Amino acid sequence: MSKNTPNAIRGTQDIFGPDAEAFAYVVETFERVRKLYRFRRIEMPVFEKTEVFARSLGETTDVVSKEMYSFEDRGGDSLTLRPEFTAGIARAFLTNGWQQHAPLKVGTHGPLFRYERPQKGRYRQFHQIDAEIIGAGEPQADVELLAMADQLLKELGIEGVTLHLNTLGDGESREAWRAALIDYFRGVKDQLSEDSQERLEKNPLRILDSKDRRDQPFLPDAPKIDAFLSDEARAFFEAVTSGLDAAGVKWVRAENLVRGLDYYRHTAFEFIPDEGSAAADALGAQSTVLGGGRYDGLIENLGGAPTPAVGWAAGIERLAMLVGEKSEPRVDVVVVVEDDEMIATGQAAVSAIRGHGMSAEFIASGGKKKRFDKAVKIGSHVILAMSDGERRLRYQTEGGVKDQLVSALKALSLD
RNA sequence: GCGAUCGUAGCUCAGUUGGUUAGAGCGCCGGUUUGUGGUACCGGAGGUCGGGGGUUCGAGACCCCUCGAUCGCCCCA
Repeated sequence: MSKNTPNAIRGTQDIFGPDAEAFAYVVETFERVRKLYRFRRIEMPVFEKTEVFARSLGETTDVVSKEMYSFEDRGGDSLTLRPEFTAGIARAFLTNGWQQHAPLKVGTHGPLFRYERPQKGRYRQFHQIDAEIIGAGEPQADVELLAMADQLLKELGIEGVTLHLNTLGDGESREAWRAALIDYFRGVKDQLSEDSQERLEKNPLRILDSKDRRDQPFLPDAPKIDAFLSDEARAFFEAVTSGLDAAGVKWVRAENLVRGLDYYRHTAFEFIPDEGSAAADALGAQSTVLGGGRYDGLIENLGGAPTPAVGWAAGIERLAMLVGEKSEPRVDVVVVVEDDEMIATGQAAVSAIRGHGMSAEFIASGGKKKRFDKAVKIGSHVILAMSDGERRLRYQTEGGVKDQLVSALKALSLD
C-alpha cells in the first residue's frame, strides 16, 4: 500500500465476502420476521439535533457524556450522529404526527455511531436492527416484542442464547430502589472498587452487574427491586412473564439486570449467551446480543403527551458472529470465450442468460488457455465454453439451470 | 479514558545474539504441459519492513513518539 493512501477511520469496518453475506443474512431474516409480526418499515435520518439524544438518554449517561459524535453544522446547530435508534424514532413519532397510527409497530436497521474503544463485537460505526411498539402500555406489547426477538434468533439458527428478564418498576419504584441502593452502597463505599465508587454517584444500578471481585461480596445483600415494586408494577411484570410462558418464550429472571439509558421503565431485558457456550466464545466480552425494554417516560420527555412504548435493538455484527460463515451463492452459468472471434457472441449469451433471471459470469480476458481454468475455479452450475467457432456445454450438474439456459439461448437464436 | 499484545509483499507468515542486493507458501500475470478440465513445470510483476524521530560504523530487528489492529477494563447492541 502506498504511503499516501489514507486509512480507514478507527472502529469502522469494510465488510466483504462471507462476513458480508452473514451480515446480509441477518438483515434479510430480520425483514422476514418483521413482516410476520406486522412491524412497519421505517427509514430514519442518521443524524438529529443533539438534544434529541441528550434529553432522551440522560445527560450523565456515558453514551451522551463521552461517546457521541457531535458537531456544529454550517448553520450553527449542534447535531449528533445517532448513537441509537429509539430517541430518533420517538422524535419522529411526535414531529410527524404518527400518534394517529398508535399503537404503532415499526422496525428499521442501519448504522449507529459511538466514540468508543473498538474491540471484539464493538465498533465506532456499528449496525443494529431495531423494533419498537409506541403507544401500547399493555404487557402484551412486551410479550409480542420479545416473542419476535426470540423467533428472530431461532430463525437465524442461533443457539445458546437466553432471555434475561427484569423489571425496573415504574418511575416511583425505580427511584425508591435507586435511593435504597445508594444508601446501602454508601455504607461500604471505601471497600468498593474505584469504578463502583464512581458509579455510586452517577449510576448506582450499574454496581449490581459489576465484574470486580471487590464488589462481589456486597451484591447478594443489596436491596432488591422486588421490595420496591408497586402493586401495579408487580402485576405488570407478572403479566409479561406469564405471557412469555404462554408464547413459549424461555426466559430467566435476572434481578441484577439494569439498562444503561435513563429512559427505561418496567421491563428490561437482554439476550445473553449461556456461560461456556459457543456463542459466548464467539462474542467475547461484548455479550449482549439483543437488548431493550420499556420506555414509558421518553415521549413525554421530548415534549409529547405521556405515551407508553417498548422496544429493542440488536447488533448486526454480533448476530453475524453467531450466525457463522455464510458462503456467497454459486453462479448459475459461466460463459468462457476461448476464441476472441467469438467475444461478441459470448457477450450476447451472457446478456440473454441474465435477462432470463440466471446469474452469469463472463470470462474473455487473459491467456486463452487459462480462461477455462478460471471458469472451473469459480464453481458454477454450468459452464458454457466458446472456442474454435463452436459452443460447448459442460458441468451439467443441474437440469433446471440447463433447461433455462437452453431456452435463454434459443430466444437469442444462438442454438 | 485505562491496560496488554501486535503491525514485514494482495493474503498467511519466516527473517539467527543488529551486519552484504529482505525470503517462502498462496494469490496474481505470462509461457509450456494437460485437453471433459480446478494438473505439473518454468518465468514474471509486487515489500524498504505502519509512519516519524533517535541510538549505532551499521536497524526490519534496540529506544521514544505517533497511527492502526487485536483482546480486556469501562460502557453497551
